[in-house]
Amino acid sequence: MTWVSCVILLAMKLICENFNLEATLESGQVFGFRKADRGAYAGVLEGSRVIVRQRGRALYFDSSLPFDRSWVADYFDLNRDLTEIYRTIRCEPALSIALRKYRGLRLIRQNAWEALANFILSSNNNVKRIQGIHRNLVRYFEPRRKDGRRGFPQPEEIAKSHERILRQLGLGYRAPYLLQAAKFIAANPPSLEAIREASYEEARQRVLAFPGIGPKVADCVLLYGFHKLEAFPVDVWILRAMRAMYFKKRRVSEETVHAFGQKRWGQAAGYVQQYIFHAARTGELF
DNA sequence: GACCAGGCCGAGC
DNA sequence: GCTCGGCATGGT
Repeated sequence: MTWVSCVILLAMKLICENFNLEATLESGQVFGFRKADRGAYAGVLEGSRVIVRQRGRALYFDSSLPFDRSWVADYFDLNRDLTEIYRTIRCEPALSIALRKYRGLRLIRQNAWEALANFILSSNNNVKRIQGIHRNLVRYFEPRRKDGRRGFPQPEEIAKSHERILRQLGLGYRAPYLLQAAKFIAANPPSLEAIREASYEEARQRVLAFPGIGPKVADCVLLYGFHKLEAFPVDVWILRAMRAMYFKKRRVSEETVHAFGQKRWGQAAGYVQQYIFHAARTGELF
């Protein structure tokens, strides 16, 4: 690692409508960004250090390696017209608070492997700890690279590691799950593209085949890693919120809520879920 | 010092 | 098919 590789060299400015960087990065969909000075966020994308900040309609994207403007816009899903999704949410009185508060929250198109790995780590865990484990993985594997690449370890790197190491990095009982997923993908690189090209249902079956991935994590992987917007992850927050809003606080299963969300919101389900989740977790709904 | 967290797995009915 | 205990660990 050279000193120069740590320095941000390239600056980009994008003008974007209807975008809320803070809500997007702090809504629990991505774990690799940390808050920096003056409302900026620092992270690593495609092996490059990046610093992102928003001033009104302007999105400033600084990086150590060059990026296409279209890649950045695509990453933040800036080309999507949110009008239709907002119309869907606006019909729901219970969700109007979330929409008003977090207008401009968008679903990021994350690296598929990183999303899969991070959501294996997420089970029975909290956002702060997931961020901590993510950071531990980066700090452990980064210095062991010869190419100076930054960021989250590739499947091959973890595959060559050991469960004992992963446990030391704080993964706990999730260590063997991540190790097995890494080994499988390292040995079958096209498997991720096969998931991307498959329908939601088929992709879900493929993701569910990984150890440590159940229905909830599978939906997170499909939504955040493969941008399949009909996915509707049901975690404890979504379950509580949906019970209160649509089931008169009755006891209902995750499966029932999952089917309800997908039927009610269709291709907008993933987006609606993100607004509910963020609002519920920040105490805006109740 | 409980309780909780973007749950999943395997055992026992 | 369903229920339930166990699983690591740090934050609150």
